Amino acid sequence: MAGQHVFKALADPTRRDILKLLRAGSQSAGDIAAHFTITKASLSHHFNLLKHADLVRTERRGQHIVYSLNTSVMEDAAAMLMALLAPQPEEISDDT
Amino acid sequence: MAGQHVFKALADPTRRDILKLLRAGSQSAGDIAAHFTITKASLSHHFNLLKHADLVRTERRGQHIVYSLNTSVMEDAAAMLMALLAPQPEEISDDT
DNA sequence: CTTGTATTTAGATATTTGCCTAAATATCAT
DNA sequence: ATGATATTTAGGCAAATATCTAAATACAAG
Repeated sequence: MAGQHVFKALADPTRRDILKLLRAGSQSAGDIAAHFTITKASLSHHFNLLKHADLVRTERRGQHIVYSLNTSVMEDAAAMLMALLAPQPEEISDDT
Repeated sequence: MAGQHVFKALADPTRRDILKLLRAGSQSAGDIAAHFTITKASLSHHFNLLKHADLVRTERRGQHIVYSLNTSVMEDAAAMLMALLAPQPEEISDDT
């Protein structure tokens, strides 16, 4: 599970900031955009990567699209990091 | 602490594989290189990023340079991930 | 069904990244 | 010092990434 996409997604500061925002609760794309200076189009691109990594989920609510954290994947990622430093348990395969 | 450099460093599969190798114990650049198909020059570049992120430490031993894991920074990174999903404790500042 | 608001997609550009080859540096052994 | 081995640095190129503007899509409201 998890893997390359998650780490790539986490590598960008803007995307980590988006995740931080979502800790406080779900927000629409527009609400999130209000916190950044880059265009909504650029943010939409970041949303896509986060979705691809399954770090966030979306739900349409009228004209808005509401983003929310997928905490389990974040937990998995943290676990993978910890696994990365345990004396090889049994060759964990992180789909490179 | 930790921050941007760590996440960037972890974003690459080759670098994560290097870290996995080092779980088993310190190894020289050459020993590590034996596990990869890319050139030693390319690996050296990856070593640099890992060092910059403080994920690995180096020690010269004769003509060899021995790399070892800096586990505390990995732990910090995992902790930052977990922090990323806790309901904002008090606005953690991850030097973007 | 036309207009307005929210969001995404498309296409272009600049920067960054990962890889290579060739050359440089460092240490060891003679 | 000379030559051999280990590693890094420099320079260049192709692919990936982050950003933008402009256009397209989705929904809601008249």
